[in-house]
Amino acid sequence: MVDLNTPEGHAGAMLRSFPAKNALPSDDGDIGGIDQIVGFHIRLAYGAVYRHFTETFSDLGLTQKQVSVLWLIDDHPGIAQADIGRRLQMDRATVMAIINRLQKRGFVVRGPSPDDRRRQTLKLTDAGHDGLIAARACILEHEQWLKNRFTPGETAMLIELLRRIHE
Amino acid sequence: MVDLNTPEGHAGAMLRSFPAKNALPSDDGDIGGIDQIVGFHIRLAYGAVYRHFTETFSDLGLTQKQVSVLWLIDDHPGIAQADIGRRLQMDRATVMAIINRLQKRGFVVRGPSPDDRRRQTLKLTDAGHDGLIAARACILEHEQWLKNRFTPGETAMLIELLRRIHE
DNA sequence: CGGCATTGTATGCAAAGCAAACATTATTTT
DNA sequence: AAAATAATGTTTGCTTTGCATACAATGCCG
Repeated sequence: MVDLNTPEGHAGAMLRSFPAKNALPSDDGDIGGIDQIVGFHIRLAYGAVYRHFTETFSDLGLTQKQVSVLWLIDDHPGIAQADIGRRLQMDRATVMAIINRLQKRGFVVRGPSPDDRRRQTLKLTDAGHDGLIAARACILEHEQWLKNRFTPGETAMLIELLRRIHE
Repeated sequence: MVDLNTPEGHAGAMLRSFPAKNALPSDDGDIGGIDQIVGFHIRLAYGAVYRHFTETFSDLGLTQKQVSVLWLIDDHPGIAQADIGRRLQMDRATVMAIINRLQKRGFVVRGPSPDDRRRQTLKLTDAGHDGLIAARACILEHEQWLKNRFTPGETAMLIELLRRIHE
């Protein structure tokens, strides 16, 4: 699903829109080559996405990670925490914290695993299912906001390039 | 600029390499359309970049934000916190926290502003300058790790697409 | 002058990430 | 079979970030 993380910050839009009076000493129009740095743009883009996500989901009170995890559990009932960590690239302790929050809200339940007593099976409750359904609508809206700036071809290209980074 | 976080594991590679015994109930090979979602890939990519950054910078003990801010102050000595917030898209309170940490480490100093008594001018100390120099080397290495997977044309394309998201 | 915006500041809280340590259970090696 | 490893969940603690809120001082504008 989607993601979520919390993050950080952004920089983009006002990079060169300074009022004259606040002009900086060495405001030569470039930020020291900072905008040739891919990592810089990834972070800003991530931050922008993060913020919009948070806004879109402020009513539901769900974070990116939480929605991601709900989605994953819905797709794979009985999945274990360790699997979630692997799929979403999160630490075991981090997954714990997220599951705990979701459990506290009554969205997921933990149960025993039939074949491996180390594992816990995770399932959505009815409330969790309802939450996810509501979340999916928000995700579509959020995704639309994001995709609006690209042609279908560009979207495919972007996904392909990003995939090379995380795969 | 750059980023950091620390890492974890990666998930990408093992998305479909589950041992038979741990096969998930509905492991149909796709993650519920999740990988058609741009936001999902941005977050995973961000996480991967963040982790690599943190690794690369573990010796220096600097975070993405901290390096970004150092860089910005070095480029614009006398810049104010509010300006940093605007450029890097961070809340004033968040900038405060970052500057406080940098100041505590003796990397930056606050001073009065000649023309606006509400503002504080920020400057790097010698230690801060040295830290930034060391950081720049790490950034190059980190950036190289990132760019290795792309041709120059792809890199330019990626930056262009990402820019549309945060600008 | 009076209202409004800007700036820095302080507090407090939530989410996430990580590390380190444990206990239990599985798996592999010897 | 016994011993060493690995996997899993769990807890605790600490850090960084993000944001809301509130306040005081200062600047700007009508």
